[in-house]
Amino acid sequence: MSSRKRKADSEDYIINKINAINNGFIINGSSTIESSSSDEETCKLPKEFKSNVSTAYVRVDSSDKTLIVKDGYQWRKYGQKVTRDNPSPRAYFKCSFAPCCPVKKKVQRSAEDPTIMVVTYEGEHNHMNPSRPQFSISPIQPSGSVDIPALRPSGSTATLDLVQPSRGSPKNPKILPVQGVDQGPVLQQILVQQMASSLTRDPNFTAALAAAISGRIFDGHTHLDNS
DNA sequence: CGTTTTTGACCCGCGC
DNA sequence: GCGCGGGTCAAAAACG
Repeated sequence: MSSRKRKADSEDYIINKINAINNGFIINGSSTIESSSSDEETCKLPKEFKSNVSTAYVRVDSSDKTLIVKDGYQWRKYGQKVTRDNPSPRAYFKCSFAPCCPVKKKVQRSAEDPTIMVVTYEGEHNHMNPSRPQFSISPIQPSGSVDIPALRPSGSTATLDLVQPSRGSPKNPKILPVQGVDQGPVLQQILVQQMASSLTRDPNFTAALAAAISGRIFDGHTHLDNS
């Protein structure tokens, strides 16, 4: 019982790191979107098919043993498990900002590249960012959120097509997405640049971006953000 | 005091 | 049908 440490420290730590390092993340948006039923997902159990899985790769320091990745949202950790494919523990988060946000987040360090954190987002937020409304690129102060996604227009098939859904990959233990990150300097640079800019401007924006890419943020059905 | 984190156990699904 | 693995929930403790 000595590992009791709030995220406060790690949080700042990570942020520091990320800010210092080049954030190299790739987002893989697999939209399994449905058709249109965005008027009741306020508090219902997502039994239907609404699992937009987006995977983001965040570059952090290997010293960051914390599985906490701030993206502008408030997450509550509800579990942690160690999988066979990865020696590193996988942390499960749920959105704590909204009373019933179906969004879930899985954070796990890369098996071979401890410097890369794999963040898998499932679902969309029913609420907007805690600090930022929807898309608003404002020169706010860097609250400290960071990470996120790199927009991946269709065309670059270079290296980010790894993402494997949690429950669906029977066997594919040797997939190493992270490697692609390092191997794609050019593409990475561009992405990083864009992201860096976005991040610099407004970290939350990235979150929105992620959501947007994931499928599409609630454009017009977001009502329940304030209090 | 309230909220969140932590750890263990339980449950479910899939594979063989 | 059983086993393995993954995912989630729950209770307790700690922190702000």
